[in-house]
Amino acid sequence: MEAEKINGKKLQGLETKRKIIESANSLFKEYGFENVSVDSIVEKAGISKGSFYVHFESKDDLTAALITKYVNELDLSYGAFLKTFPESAESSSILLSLVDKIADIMTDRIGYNLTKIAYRIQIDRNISTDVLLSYSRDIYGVFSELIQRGIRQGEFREELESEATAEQFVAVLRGFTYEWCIRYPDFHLKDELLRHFNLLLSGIKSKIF
Amino acid sequence: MEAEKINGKKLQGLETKRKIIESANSLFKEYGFENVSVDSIVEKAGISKGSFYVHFESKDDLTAALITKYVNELDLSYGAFLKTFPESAESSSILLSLVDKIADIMTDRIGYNLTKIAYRIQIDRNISTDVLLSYSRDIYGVFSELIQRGIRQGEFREELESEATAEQFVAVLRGFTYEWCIRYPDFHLKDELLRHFNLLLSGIKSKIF
Amino acid sequence: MEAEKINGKKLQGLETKRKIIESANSLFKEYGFENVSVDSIVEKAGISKGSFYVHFESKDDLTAALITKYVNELDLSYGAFLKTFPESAESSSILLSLVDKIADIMTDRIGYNLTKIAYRIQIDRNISTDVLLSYSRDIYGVFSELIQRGIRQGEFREELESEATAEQFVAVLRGFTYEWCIRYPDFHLKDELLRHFNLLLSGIKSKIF
Amino acid sequence: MEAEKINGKKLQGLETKRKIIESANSLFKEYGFENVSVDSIVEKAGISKGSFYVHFESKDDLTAALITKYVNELDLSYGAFLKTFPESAESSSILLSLVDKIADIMTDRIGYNLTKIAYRIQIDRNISTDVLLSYSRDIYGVFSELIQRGIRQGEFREELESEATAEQFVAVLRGFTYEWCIRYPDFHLKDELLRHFNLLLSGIKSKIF
DNA sequence: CATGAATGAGCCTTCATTCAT
DNA sequence: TATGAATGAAGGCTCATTCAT
Repeated sequence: MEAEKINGKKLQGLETKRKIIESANSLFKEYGFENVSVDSIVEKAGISKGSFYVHFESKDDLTAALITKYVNELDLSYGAFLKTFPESAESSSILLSLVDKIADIMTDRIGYNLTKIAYRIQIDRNISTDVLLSYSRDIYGVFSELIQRGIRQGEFREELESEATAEQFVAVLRGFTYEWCIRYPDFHLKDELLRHFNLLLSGIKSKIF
Repeated sequence: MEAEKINGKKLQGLETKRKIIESANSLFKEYGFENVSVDSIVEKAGISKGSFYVHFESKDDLTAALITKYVNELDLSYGAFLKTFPESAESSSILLSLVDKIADIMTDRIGYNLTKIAYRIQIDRNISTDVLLSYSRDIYGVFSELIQRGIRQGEFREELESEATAEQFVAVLRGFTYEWCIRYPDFHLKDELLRHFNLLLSGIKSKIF
Repeated sequence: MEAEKINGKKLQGLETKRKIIESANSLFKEYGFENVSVDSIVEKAGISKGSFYVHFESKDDLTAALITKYVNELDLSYGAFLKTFPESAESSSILLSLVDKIADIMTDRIGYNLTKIAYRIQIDRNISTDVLLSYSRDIYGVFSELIQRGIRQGEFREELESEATAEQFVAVLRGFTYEWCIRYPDFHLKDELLRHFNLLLSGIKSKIF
Repeated sequence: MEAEKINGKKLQGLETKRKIIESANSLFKEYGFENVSVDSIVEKAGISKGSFYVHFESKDDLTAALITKYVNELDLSYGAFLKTFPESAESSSILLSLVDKIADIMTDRIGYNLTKIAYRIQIDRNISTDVLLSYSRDIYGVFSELIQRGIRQGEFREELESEATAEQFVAVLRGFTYEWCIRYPDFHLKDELLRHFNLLLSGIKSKIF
């Protein structure tokens, strides 16, 4: 009986909410963030304006929801990815594989438009950007772990501070992604990232290795 | 006498235009780009709305003019800077000095707000961004020259492609500046830049040096 | 068993209605009449919007109910109050005591906010104001009785029309209360009322008394 | 030439502003304050919505303008009125004439609807009510002067505090006007006012006079 | 009786742009 | 050149009410 309740009316509500998010998402991608009005969203979703405000307190509220959605798309369980490598694998090549994979995800799965939106939101700062910034935490962790592993295996220099270096890697990742956004389509994200990380690897590798 | 008349009128016109640009500039810096209306600009400039449209075809027209202005402020004649170093100076230390100086200019002379605006415009792309992108050309040149010099002096690895590496350096510069914008004030631009370029130098230095 | 059922349902219904009234009452007091929405009422009451319309035909319907409630709070059984005085007491001092008491009730028990609401409703006239106006009937009666008594005892002038004079007293009472509302907190209701009624008493007292 | 400027465009602007005020005024009178939208005002005025905001910063701004207008209508140069009486005239009869005249102005020139609006605004208190409250200052002064005159002439009791008494008179005036508003049309403002002031006069007259 | 999603007219306000003077 | 009144589409948001479940 309770299940019925949930399935009945609530399902319709969720469906409406889904329609709103989907419409907004597609409009944002096409026209950019502030060129999309609530009116256009509800029109595309085929619902009434009042209905919009049943599901979202404000336009900003919807925006926040979308950011979360985007972030979740960025969440890629890097940890799991790491485990696919044998213990014997060189840390440097794992790192390059990781960068390679991230570039693929950015360009193919997430795409230029979505990324651009995310980066614009970040620099706008009107909206709670915590959720967005925090998404990097996973990557921080993975990089940090990777660097420690390299040091352990003697591949990377001993005096390296894994935390600080990981932070730099993330900054580079983000910086090149920004570069990709503003020079699209004249900037090949994966190529440039790999080239740069190769350079960085030269810098952190122990001389004797 | 006619010439004088014309000059008089022209002067007044230029003065009005100057007032518009100045007002818009200060309002943009304070409130961000889309929070500034034509109304507020003309009010601050002390002119009429009609007058605005005498000097600028549209608000976008003004915006483009301002971007050009901003870009000019970013023009820093790096070439001259390089010449202040003796021929014997190590390329790596010149490079670090350069990065140091750029960081100073960004944080002190240009400032967070203006930088943020510039970076937002770039990612927005509504406006011709060519002018903005081109500003990097100078820096490309300087970096490229520096790298060649380092190779010549045997400090940097021989097989380094100066052009491509210079491009990476600029991307890093821009990337970290973006990071500064979105993590302000919790990100110390100069420290992070210097740390990263030290790492990069480790990567490009010839082993025997 | 059926009776029990009915009572159960009815009880629940009454409870819901009570919650609505209570929430509305407290919100009206805090925010003023038209700044309270049905939404806020049902939220505070912890019920659904649909439930609201089960118990009240409209928002106006609820408002009318609340006015009745307010009026009932204003009902003060003045008659009983009068009986506390001995037959020998001067009518003028009873009248001043009564005014004193009414002022106390207004300022302490009913309070500024509620009074303001009541007076606003009266002037709005959107809602049946009969019920509100009728509340004065008690006071009319008491004043009228008091004046007749004063005439009987020779304290007040013989030619006084008790009905008309009582009406004036009520008008004064209401007028000063209005003054209190609009000049709050810079108007001391009791002081001003007593001062004025002293003046009035000078006017109605028989010269020989 | 300057005159031409003023006459040309500015005149049109003033005309538009006048139309707005007139429309708003008539709508407010007919439907009450918050039942009138900007839309309805501009429709009635036959202008565009944008034009409304050229002349008024907000709906509240218009409201304030209207209140000022109302207040000005209430301003009656009572001082001049007083001077029409010969020095020998009894203060009490001047006072009654004044009350008589005020009642006439209220009922005939200002009217029930406008008065109701003014009194509603006062109790609402959302809008700067200073201007409204201050209108009474003139009347205070006139009453106060009249009372002093009566004392001087020996008609009123010597110990009377003219200031405080004048304040009471104004409160009575306002109180009875409020009563008129809420009991309209069953309350005859002039009759009741005169009756009450006669009573008050009995109270303040010196016994020996 | 209770629920809460859906409605849609209505609200106030902003703003880039035009145009007669 | 300069003015500023006029425009009207668009914006985000509120809210009393309905109705299927």
